[in-house]
Amino acid sequence: MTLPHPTADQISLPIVLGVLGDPTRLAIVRYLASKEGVPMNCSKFLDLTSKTNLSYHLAKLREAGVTRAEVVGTSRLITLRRDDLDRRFPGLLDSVIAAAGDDAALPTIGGHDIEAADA
Amino acid sequence: MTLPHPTADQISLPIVLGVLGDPTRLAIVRYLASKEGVPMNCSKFLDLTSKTNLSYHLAKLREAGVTRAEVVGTSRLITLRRDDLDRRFPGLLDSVIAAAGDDAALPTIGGHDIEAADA
DNA sequence: TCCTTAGTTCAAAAGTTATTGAACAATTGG
DNA sequence: CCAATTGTTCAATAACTTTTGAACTAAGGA
Repeated sequence: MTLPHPTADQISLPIVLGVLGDPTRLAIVRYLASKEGVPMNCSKFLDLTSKTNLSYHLAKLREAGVTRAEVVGTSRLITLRRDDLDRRFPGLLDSVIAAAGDDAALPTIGGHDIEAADA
Repeated sequence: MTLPHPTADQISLPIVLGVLGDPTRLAIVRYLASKEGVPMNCSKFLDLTSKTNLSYHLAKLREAGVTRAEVVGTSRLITLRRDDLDRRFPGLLDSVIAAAGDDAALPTIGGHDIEAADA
């Protein structure tokens, strides 16, 4: 029941950049980064789009090596692959997240601001 | 005869990431970065693809705000918009270029290595 | 067991991006 | 003026990506 993930050295720069070049996926990554260490299940992202489409975007992120998904019961716990991405592309994730943090045009999660979500 | 460029604050993160998520365009950006300050004309990139397709990719880079194209006679002199990109997305361009520098899968320009090209 | 929750898969449709070739425009040099 | 050089535009096609809904699986609780 383990989902397919690329190994760290299979992660490709153009693929990662392409995958991040989508507002929905960028919003997911930004949110994961804002809650780093806390694994999220997919339902957290349901205000972004439909369940089916979310499944598609989360698969893209996972297949690109940006996120890791662990199957736990009926949930998938999603985390950012920060360690692997930092090793492979130093500084990239941080600069993307910092830039995304300022971007009012990106969709947000949780109804309000990313900073304001949850306790 | 000035070509359309976005202003610095019109440059959008997802659009820049999407535009960089293409091996041909990433190769162009990497090459421009390796020759920073030296304006290139389009013909430098002709080993990557056809003239028509190159025109298309260079337009994408320009419209995203990644490059600037200045019309000089019958040439366009292409430069990286490093200052604007750094202001807008600090560290992003550097980390992308550094990561692209290690990437043997990206096409190269000049017949051999980027480091080895020209004098 | 039956129902609910969480998420996937599949196939179709819609939309977007990339690639091509032929024709075009502008500048420069003879 | 004529030709060459440098690059663009246009329309067609090919190739991908995104979105959708209906049907599905797998786990957990009553």
